[in-house]
Amino acid sequence: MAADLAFDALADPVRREILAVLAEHEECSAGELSSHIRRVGRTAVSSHLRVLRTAGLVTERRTGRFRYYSVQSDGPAQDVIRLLQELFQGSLDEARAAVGATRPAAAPTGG
Amino acid sequence: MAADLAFDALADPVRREILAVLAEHEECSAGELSSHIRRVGRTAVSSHLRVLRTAGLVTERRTGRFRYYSVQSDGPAQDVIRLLQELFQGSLDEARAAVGATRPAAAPTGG
DNA sequence: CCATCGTGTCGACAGATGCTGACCCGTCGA
DNA sequence: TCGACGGGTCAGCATCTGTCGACACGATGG
Repeated sequence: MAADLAFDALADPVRREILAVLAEHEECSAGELSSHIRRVGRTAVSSHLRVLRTAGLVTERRTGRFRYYSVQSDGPAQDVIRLLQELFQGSLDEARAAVGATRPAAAPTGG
Repeated sequence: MAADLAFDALADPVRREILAVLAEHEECSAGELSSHIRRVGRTAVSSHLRVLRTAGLVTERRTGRFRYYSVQSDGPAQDVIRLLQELFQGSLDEARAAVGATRPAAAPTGG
C-alpha cells in the first residue's frame, strides 16, 4: 500500500518540518528549504526530499538549475488521512460525507 | 508535541495492524492481539503495545491477569489527523467545521 | 502453598536510518 | 570553453529500533 511509504515518511520530524515549510510557501527550491531547516545540513534535506518524493507527498518541478518542491495533497496523503479516520473515527461516515471533498485526484482542480 | 510520539508510533506496520485489529474488535487482550498478529511474536506485540500506549493511541484496562487494550480516538490521534489536514488540505475550513470540534492552525493548547 | 497462566521487561543482536563530507552532473554567465 | 552555482548521490559512522529468548511478577485454581 502506498500509504506505507507515506506513514514512514511522515514519521520523521525533519520531513514534517519540510512539509510545513512547503505548506506555507506553496513552493520552494531545495536550497530555500535547507535554509529554513537549519537543524540539519543540505545533504540531509536532499535525502529527506527524496523520501518524500518516493512516498508521493511532494512533487518536483525542475527549472533551469533549480528544483522547486511543493506539497502533493492528492494521493498517498489522502490515503493516510482516510486510513487514520477509519482507525480512530471508525464511525465518522457522516463526517466524511460532510467533508465530501476527501476524494482523491481525478478532480478538475488542477493540482 | 504529543503528535510526535503518535507519528512515530504510526510509522510501524505492525503497530498499525494492532490498531486495525483493535478498531475491529473494540477491545482485545494482549494475548488475543498477538494471536491476530502472527507475523511477530508475543514479545514484539507487547513492545509495540507499550509504544502505542506511550503515544496515547491506545488505552489499557486491567482485569485480573488480563489486560484489555482499545483504541483511544481522542487525543494524539486527533492531533495527528488535524495536523495532516492542515499540511495537505490547508484550506479545509469547511471540512473542519463539518466534522466539528477542530480549531484552526494557531496551535491550540501549547502542549 | 504450589503449579500454571497471562503479560511486561531485560539483554543481546541484526538491520534500518539519519547525518556529514566529498564528489559528480547539469545549467548559466562571461 | 571555463568557472561558479544549484543540487543529487555515495561511503562511512553512530545510533535507533524491532525481534527474540529468558525471566520476573501478579492472579487464579486445586
